[in-house]
Amino acid sequence: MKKAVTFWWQFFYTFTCMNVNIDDKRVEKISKALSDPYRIKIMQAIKEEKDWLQCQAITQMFTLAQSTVSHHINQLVDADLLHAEKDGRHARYKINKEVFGAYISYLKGFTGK
Amino acid sequence: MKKAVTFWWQFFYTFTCMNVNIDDKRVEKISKALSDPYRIKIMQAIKEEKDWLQCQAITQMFTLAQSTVSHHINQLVDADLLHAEKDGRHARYKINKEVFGAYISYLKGFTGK
DNA sequence: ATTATTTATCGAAATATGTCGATATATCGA
DNA sequence: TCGATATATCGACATATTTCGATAAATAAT
Repeated sequence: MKKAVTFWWQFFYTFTCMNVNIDDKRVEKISKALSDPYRIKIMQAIKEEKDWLQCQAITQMFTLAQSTVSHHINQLVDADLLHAEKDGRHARYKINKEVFGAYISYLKGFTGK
Repeated sequence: MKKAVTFWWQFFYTFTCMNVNIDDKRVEKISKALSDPYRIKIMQAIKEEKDWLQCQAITQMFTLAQSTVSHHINQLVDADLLHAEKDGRHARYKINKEVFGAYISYLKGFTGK
């Protein structure tokens, strides 16, 4: 029975962690990126989109200076939580599910297993 | 068979937000608590323990002033990531798996589903 | 070409956080 | 009781982060 548990754990682990490995510094950076109300709202907005979300749309969400929004987006991109794509003068983002999955896997280690 | 039941229960419990509900402010606070290298190491040390970890032991882990370590532990307790218990003049901590599970559930919402 | 639009970058100011030493508080032991 | 130990709290300082306005860079539209 122990063996079965191990098997299914590894099965699940493989499909959540998806090859991405994160170290403590990465965890710290990701956590910091998620520790701001505006950045959390940005992540939520991007989550709602089926695919990419335009930078423009994010800027219009808040009553913040454009440079401030740019700074917040940068933090999320630097933490690898967002994929960034440029199309002409436009920029768009979507969630990096691999890194997110790796972060979640890491945190799961704290809940016991 | 009991073991399998336990396993699947924990599986289900961890990845669904059963009792604990967290809002954006809570997510922000938890993320902030996890965005410091010392606090991450504290969490790791507590994770390694089967049960509670003494405050004393945490203080001895680093070359930080005792007041600084106390401040870090407080951040983790305030974010509800740690259960705190006092025993005479000693304090000990263990991971609040419910809140952690809720945080993980929240993050899982970002990975699509 | 020129102008407008979108995003990025810079420097400065305000706020928040991490860190320490000193000290308070509470508890245990002799 | 008195002294030692464990933890919490306070004030001060250094560093980091957020925010803005100004401006640069790149691209699209006229």
